[in-house]
Amino acid sequence: MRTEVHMSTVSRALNPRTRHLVAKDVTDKILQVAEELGYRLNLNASGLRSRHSMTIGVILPDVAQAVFPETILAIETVLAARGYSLLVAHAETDYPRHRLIVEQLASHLIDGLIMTTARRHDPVIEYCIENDLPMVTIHRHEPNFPSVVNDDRQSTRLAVEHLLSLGHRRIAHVAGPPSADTGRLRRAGFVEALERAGLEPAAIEHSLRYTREEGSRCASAVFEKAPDLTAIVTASDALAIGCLDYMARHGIDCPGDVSITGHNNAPLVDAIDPPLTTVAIDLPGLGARAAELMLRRIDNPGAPPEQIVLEPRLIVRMSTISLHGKRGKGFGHAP
Amino acid sequence: MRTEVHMSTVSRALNPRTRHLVAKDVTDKILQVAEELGYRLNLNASGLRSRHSMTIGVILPDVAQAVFPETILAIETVLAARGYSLLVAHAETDYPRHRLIVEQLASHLIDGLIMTTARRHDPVIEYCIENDLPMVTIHRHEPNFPSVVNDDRQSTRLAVEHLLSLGHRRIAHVAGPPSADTGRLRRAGFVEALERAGLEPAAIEHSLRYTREEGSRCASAVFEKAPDLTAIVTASDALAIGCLDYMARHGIDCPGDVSITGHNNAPLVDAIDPPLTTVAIDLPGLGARAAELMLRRIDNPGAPPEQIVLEPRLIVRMSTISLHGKRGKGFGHAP
DNA sequence: CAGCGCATTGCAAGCGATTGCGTGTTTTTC
DNA sequence: GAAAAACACGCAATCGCTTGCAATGCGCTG
Repeated sequence: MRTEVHMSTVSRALNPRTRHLVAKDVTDKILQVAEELGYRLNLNASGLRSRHSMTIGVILPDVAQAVFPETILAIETVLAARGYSLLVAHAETDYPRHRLIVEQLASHLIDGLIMTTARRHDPVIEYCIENDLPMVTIHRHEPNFPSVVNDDRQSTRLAVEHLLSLGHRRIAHVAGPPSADTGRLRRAGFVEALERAGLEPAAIEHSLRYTREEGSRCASAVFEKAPDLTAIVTASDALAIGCLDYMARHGIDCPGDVSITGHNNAPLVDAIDPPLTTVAIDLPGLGARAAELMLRRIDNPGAPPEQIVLEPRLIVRMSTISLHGKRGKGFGHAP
Repeated sequence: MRTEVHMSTVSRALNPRTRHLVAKDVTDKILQVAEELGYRLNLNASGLRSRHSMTIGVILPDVAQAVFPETILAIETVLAARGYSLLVAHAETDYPRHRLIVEQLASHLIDGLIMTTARRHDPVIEYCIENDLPMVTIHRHEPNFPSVVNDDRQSTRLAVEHLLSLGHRRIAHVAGPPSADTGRLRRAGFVEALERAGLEPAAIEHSLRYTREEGSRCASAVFEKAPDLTAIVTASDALAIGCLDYMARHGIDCPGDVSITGHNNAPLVDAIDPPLTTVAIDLPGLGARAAELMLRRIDNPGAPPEQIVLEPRLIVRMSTISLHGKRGKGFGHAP
C-alpha cells in the first residue's frame, strides 16, 4: 500500500467497523487507491491479530439428502454479502470426522458454526458450548443457542389430517432417526394428530438414517406389523421413496392399495411414480434465517438467542387417494 | 506449548513435511504432549508466515444440479485426510459473485481451486493463471491444468448407439449450454455417432442451463423442428425430465411415442415415471481424482498436468424402447 | 487568549507460527 | 585420533495486519 497515509489509517478505513475513526475524504481516497491497486488485505494476518477468520463453518450430515443444496445456497448468499466465506464439512456418523472438525474449530479457523445435523449429544456442539463459539442450529433446538427449525409436529399433523380427510384410519409412520429432533418431533405430531381423532398408530418404525434403503427396510417392518394399513406417513421423501421401492417389489400399488406421504418436497418428488404428496418445508428460508441469526450473534453475542419456527405446507399430489367408495388393502373381500 | 524444547522445534515436529529434521524421540514426546494439552496450531499464524492456508476452494455452478453432492463429498474426504478444509462458493452466472470469489483468492485464503463449472472464459480461471494458483478442473479441459472429466463424447455415443440398436433413426438432441465443455462435447459425440450410421440429427437445441425448465423449453423447440422424431438424447437428467414435463403436458407418451435418454444418473432418476435410461458418470471418482490431482499439484507444482478421463456407462431403464414392431410418432397412419 | 475537548492520524507492540542461519554434539572417515 | 560431515536444535527475524496509546491540530468556551 503506497499512499501518503500510515498503514494503520488504511486498516481503519478499510474496516467498516472502524471506518468512522477516519476522515471521510481520507477514507474515500484510500478506498479509491486500494481499488486501483487491486489491494486485498491478507486475511491470515488480519485474523491472526484480530482473532477472527471471516469464515463460517457449516456441518452437513449426509450428502445423500437432497434437501441441503438449497439451504446451503441461501446461507452462502446471506453470508457472502457480509464478506464471510463458507467452510463445509460432512459429518455423518463417523467419529474421526467429528474430531477433525473440532480440530479445525480449535485452530481458530471459524468464526461461527451452523449445524444442520439434527443428532443430539454431539461432540461438536459440546465444543461450541465450552468455547462459546457462536453457533446456530438448523433442524434442531439447542438451549441457549439461536435456531431455525421447521414446525415438524405440524408437518406430520398436516399429513395425518389430510389422510384422515380421505377416509384413512389405519395409518403407519416410517419415522426419522430417534436420535434426531426431526425424527422425534415428526413422530410426536403423527401420534398427536391420530389421538385427536381417537385413533392409534397402525405401526411405527424408526429409520436409522434418512435414506431410501432405510425407507425400504421400515416399509417391510410396518407391513409386517400392520398388514391392513391403508396409508403411511413418512418423515422424509427419501424414506417415502424407499417405501415405494418396497411396495413395487411386493406388488403393492400406490396409491391404489396404500397411500403415502413424504416430507420436504425435495427436487424431483413431483416427477416420480406416483408424484408424491408431501409436506414442503422452506429450505431457502431455513438457510437464510440461520445465516441472519449467525450474523446477529456475531455482532451482538449478548443478545438472547432467537428461535425461529417456519411453517410447513402440505402439497397434495398423486400418492394419496380417498378411501371413500374404494376398498383399502386388507378388507379381505373381492371386488 | 510448555515443554522443555523450543517452539521452533515444536513447529518442525508438528509439520509432517519438516518432521525429519527433529529426532524421533523428541517428536514423539512433542506429539504426545500436544495431544494431552489439546494443542492446535493457529492456522492464521501459520498461514501468515508460510503463505498457505490449508484450505482449498471449490466453485460450484448451480446448486440445482443434483450431481454435485457426491462429488463434493469425495473431494472433501480425500482432502480432509491431508488436513485440508473446503471452502465452497456458488458461482452461477452472476458476476458480482465471481468478483467476490476472486477477492477471496486474492486474500490468500486458498491454496488451490477446484472448478466444477464448465463455463469457458471465466475470470476466476484467468486469475488462477495469472497468479499461478494451483487449479484443477472437473468437467472441463484447460490447457496446462490438471483436469478430470467424463468422456463426454463417448457418453452421447453410447446413448445414440443404444437408440440405434432399438431401431430409432430420427433422433434429436437437447444439448447442454454451448458455453460449457460438457455441452459441446456431448453434442459432438451425438453428431459423430449419427454420422457413423449415415444419419443426420433430427434436431438439436442448446439449453442455457442444466435445468428442468430449460429441458421443457428445448423439448418444445425440437418437437417444433422435427415433429416426426422418435427419440431424444439429452445432455443431463434434469434436461431429460424437463422434456418429460413437456411431453406430459402435450400428451406425448414416453416411451410409447418417444424414447428419451438422460445423462449423469442423478439420484432418483430410477424412480421417476418412466425410470430414466441414462448415462452414468462416476461422480465420486470425479471428485476423488480431482482432489488427488490437487494434492499432487501442491506437492509438486512443476510436474506436467495430468488429464484424467473417466469412462461413462449406459444404464438402460424404461424410457427407451425398441421401435421394431412398433410405430413411432409421426408415421401418420392409425393402428 | 488560555485551556479544554474532540477528531484525526501516527507509532509501535504484538498476534503465533515458520524458517534461514548458527552453534553444539555426535558420527563418520581416513 | 583429528578433521569433516551430518544431525539436532535454538535464535531471532519475519509474515501483514490490528489496536491501545500518544501526539497533533483544530474549534470552542469562558
